[in-house]
Amino acid sequence: MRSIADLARIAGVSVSTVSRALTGKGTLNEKTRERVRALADEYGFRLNVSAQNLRLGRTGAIGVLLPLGHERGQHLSDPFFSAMLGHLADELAERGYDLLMSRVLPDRANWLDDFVRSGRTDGVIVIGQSNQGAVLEAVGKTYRNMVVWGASGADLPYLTVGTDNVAGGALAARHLLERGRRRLAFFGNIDAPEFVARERGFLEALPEELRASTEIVPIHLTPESSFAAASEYFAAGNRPDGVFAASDIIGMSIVAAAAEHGIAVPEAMSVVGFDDILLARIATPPLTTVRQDIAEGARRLVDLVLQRIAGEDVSSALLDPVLIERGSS
Amino acid sequence: MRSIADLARIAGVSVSTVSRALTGKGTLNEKTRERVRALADEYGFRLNVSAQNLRLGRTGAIGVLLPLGHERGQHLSDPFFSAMLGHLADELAERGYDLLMSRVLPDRANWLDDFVRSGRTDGVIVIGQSNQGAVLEAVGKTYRNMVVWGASGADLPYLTVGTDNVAGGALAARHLLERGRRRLAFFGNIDAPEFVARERGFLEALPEELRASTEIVPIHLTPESSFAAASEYFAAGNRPDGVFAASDIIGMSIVAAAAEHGIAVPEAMSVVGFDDILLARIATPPLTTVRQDIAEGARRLVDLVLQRIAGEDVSSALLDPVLIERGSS
DNA sequence: GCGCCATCAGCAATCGTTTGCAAGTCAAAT
DNA sequence: ATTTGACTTGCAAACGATTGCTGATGGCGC
Repeated sequence: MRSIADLARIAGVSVSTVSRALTGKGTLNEKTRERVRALADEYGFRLNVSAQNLRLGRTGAIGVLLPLGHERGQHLSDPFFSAMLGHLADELAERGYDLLMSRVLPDRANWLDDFVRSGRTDGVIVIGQSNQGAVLEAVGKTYRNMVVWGASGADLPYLTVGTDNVAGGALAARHLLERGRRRLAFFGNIDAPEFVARERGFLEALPEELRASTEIVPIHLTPESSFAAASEYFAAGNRPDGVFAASDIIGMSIVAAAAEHGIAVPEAMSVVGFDDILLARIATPPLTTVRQDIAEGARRLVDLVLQRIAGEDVSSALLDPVLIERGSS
Repeated sequence: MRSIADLARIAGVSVSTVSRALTGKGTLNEKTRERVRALADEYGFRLNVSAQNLRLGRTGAIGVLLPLGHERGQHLSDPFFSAMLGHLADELAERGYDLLMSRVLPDRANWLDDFVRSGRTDGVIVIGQSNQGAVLEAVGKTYRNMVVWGASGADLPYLTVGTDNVAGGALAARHLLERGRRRLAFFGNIDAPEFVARERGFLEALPEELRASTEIVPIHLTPESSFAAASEYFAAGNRPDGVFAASDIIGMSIVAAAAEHGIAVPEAMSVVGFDDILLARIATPPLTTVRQDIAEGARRLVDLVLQRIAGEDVSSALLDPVLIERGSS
């Protein structure tokens, strides 16, 4: 009982009839349809997806790519990514698509091109621009079914979905100012466009004199390296009273490093993160942060890529961030 | 330039020749092979994976299933899962397999059977038994290419890979005893076999009189709910001086809840977690925990499922846990 | 009783590969 | 000159589904 032909033999009908019965396409006598379906159930028969896809010229799967531009092997450690992944899985499943996941170490310049041209998926969702802007642009010019989570650009040749990072940075800035903080610092990765936009929004929202005095501390995205960087920063005697971290993980690392240097949070220093991962709530102290609506983001990503596949034309989406005040500021 | 036939025409050879040139299988004049390959590169031609898979009777993909037995929609929030996922992705990619990810809400009893029989993947890795023991057993009896991350059972009809949870629990117990702790408590989910085993190992390693006095606090796996449970527990006036948490996330929640109730960690209470997720290191205080070797686990999972697919016979694997001492105890 | 039309189901081509078999070529051995 | 064998390559049949076209069947009206 491997193929449609076997079932056809058992049912005493032709393969076309079985196909029509099972897919519901075409016209068929309701009685025959029922009979074939019952038989299929009885024998536990399922259509072969590969064959179906071959015939239909599609794959029924969407690729989700996580470029690990900066941190070899550890990007997924940020719960932001897994939350996004989870929502994408749900969203795609709901629409009948499989999710093909691939972590890529973009050491070869054509990692994306290779993936796209392998034809394993009908479309691609890239989570994060990382430092792969050039690659994305190159592929985006010729390949249409791609949507990227990250910063939207003036006229990027590919679709993006992302939080308004500039606005998010501004939220953080205004919050720290309201708290009376004046010795400010920004901790973040400076390769990735998302983070650059957060930094820009933060700086732009500050009065001019503070803008100049605000320190920018470059950081990598793994917990260890951001902890190390923060620790070093404090060890060098720096004592900001307000810190904006480009992600919650960075924010939590800063809090931990501050504790080691006897800096009380929030009394002596306010920390604001970005993302609002679930753990932000159970951090000690709970982390004030700029929330991204990941569920909505996932929904939009899937919407856009499927619409592109369907040939509709669509445009990039920008989501509004919200400031969540908690104990760390 | 869609198919092998087009390329064959351009190269002036037959389709079989192109196939042999590109796949490297069969015997072919080295010069022709080179020529065809060069042409393929020039035109950016790639074999169609669906067709290839159909012909070869495989899919080239392994399904990774995350059953969300207890906590609808939030299981992936535990960084343990994403770390595992990341390692699986790497391991599978290295061996030329795609990773088809699926989060399942096991509300229908036949979620696993359906997936397996859809034929979308050559094998299945299930991460965590959750409360789906019965379903796993049922499918394991007839479907061979399945490996489950979790607790190994006496004679389960399916392969498992997992940490020796009983030993892990014992490590935690001995550590707390060494620290002089005597008023003990265990926080953990009691549905999932992994957690039950941790609890059992913990209790068995205690002297009899403590075993009876140790409290078992049932908990769910999301950060919020474990925080709430811990908070409630402390609010009721309970003041253990040593706590073993069934996961790092639970451990961190306990620390956070303790802080709210003015319980100093580690001075007044030691907390030991389980997993050693990356964040354990940057928690405040850094979390003492029982480390699971996730990378090794992923490697074994992939090994086993591929060996099963190849028809070899193999047996379940048990990994050794290690206690990592940090600031919380 | 005949023709017409609607409905239903089968035939066979097709999607893009792989691969057993056989045919062709060419050089060496007889 | 013929046989032998090694090497290369092509032919065509799969893999398991979908679907346009066509033919069969039966009901109905005249």
